[in-house]
Amino acid sequence: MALNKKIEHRVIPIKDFSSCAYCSVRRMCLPVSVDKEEINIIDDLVADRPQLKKSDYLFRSGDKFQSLYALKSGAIKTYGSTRGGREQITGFHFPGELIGLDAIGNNRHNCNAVALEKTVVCELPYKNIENISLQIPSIQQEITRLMSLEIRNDEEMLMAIGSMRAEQRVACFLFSLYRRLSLRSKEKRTFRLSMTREEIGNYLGLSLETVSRRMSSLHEDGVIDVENRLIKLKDIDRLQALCS
Amino acid sequence: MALNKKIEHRVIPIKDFSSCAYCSVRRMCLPVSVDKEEINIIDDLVADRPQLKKSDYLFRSGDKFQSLYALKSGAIKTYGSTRGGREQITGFHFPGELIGLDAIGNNRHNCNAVALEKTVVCELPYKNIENISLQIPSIQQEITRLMSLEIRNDEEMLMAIGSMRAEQRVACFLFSLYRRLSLRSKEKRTFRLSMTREEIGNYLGLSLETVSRRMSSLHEDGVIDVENRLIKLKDIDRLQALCS
DNA sequence: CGGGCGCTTGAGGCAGCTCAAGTCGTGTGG
DNA sequence: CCACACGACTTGAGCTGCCTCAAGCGCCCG
Repeated sequence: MALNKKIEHRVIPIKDFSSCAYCSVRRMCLPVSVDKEEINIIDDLVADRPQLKKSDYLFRSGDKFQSLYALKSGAIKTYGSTRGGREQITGFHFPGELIGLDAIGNNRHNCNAVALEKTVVCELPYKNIENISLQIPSIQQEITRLMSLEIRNDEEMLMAIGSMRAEQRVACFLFSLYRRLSLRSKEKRTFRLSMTREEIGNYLGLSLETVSRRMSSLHEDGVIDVENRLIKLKDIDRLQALCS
Repeated sequence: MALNKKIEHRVIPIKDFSSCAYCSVRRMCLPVSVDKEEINIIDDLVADRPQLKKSDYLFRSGDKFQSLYALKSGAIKTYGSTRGGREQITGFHFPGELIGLDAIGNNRHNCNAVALEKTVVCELPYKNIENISLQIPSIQQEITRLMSLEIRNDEEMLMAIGSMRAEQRVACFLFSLYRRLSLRSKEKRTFRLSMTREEIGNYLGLSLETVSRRMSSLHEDGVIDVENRLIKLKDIDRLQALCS
């Protein structure tokens, strides 16, 4: 404990590098025009930047809705429980993405959010957002835009899952990760999966064995390299073609 | 034509019964507190109330996004096209529901919306909504709430489709119709499907034959009565139980 | 009244599930 | 730092639920 304290003191910088101004995903998170004035306003929005370990919960289904969360680093999965007790994953979330939008409607979280690895999020109390929206309409517009995009995403996912064969689903999933992980910096043809085969299968409506088999066959076909959780996309065009 | 004109003249009332004040789905559509003042404001939001025949398009994928549409009567399906050219239905929409929310994000419609039967919608130009939101924050909150609910709906659907067997999906679909059609007035245990078996199958990720078979077996089990498109729910508890 | 579309029902095949066994990688405790 | 143990993953074999193909019925609309 004493040691921890010491380290904490050492790493707290003069400038607060946790501030939005230094955030690497700033452009994606709430990308209002980025002048210094507004960055400070957004910084004021942020109540806290909790650090989560793997398996820590950000919130649970049924919790009162208080805040949206912007993912700064790491990865989060959200899942609900069917009445049958089965756990169903509804989404994976990566840096720059906003979590909790589906809770605004009834003031209560409808899903559980849990960290898949060491993760930092920015907590944005919804009260603050509402207040500031009144002053800066562009913030509200941005929230609206993000929600709209989420609807679109979910609907694309719906289209995909209902009608695609297993290989297509897996290809689609990998391509989606590629697109989203590439947004925040340079193109990322190589990345580490933060979720298990079982979680992917759960999300895609496949068994973990089928996920494994289809990844193996994509490997054999030279579309990707797979080494445990490390994925390298070798032929992105072909991968994308498989998604249609 | 002459006849039509004559009838039109006859049915136009002194009071405008098409106004929101007389709308049967008013409570659901944009349910801000319903004093006379605000009803008039919402009425001003509405640019037009086009009547669609079966198979008429409300908008097409790629169209510039101008307006949201509130469904007054009838039924609408929305669908997208996969790159493979297949048509994939993303949703069915009923009176009181708002269509077009997924287009706000990129100012362009991402799906086609087509009437399944004679349908009346209220056209709400988004510019108007944005302007009025600045004066009446509750309108903006309401839009946000509706979007959030749509996200939640889509995610529930995702959970359903990925992991459910055919019979569960069909049961779930019928139960969803039951809930949504019952919202606007009294409970509706009997209703007419406005879509074909093929459209249901497309939406649920099943073949039309499987939809037909599973509806037959729900019939045999005494859960529902099926007579062509007329559905009567005989054992709602059991139907709901099948959804879990 | 006739034609066509929507629907039902049957038969056969295959994709993906389940069950099972074995390997590998990772994290933990000695 | 090493060894062990468990969880994650791969691969195989057999089974089953859903799809496809096909035929026939019936309702609705022209």
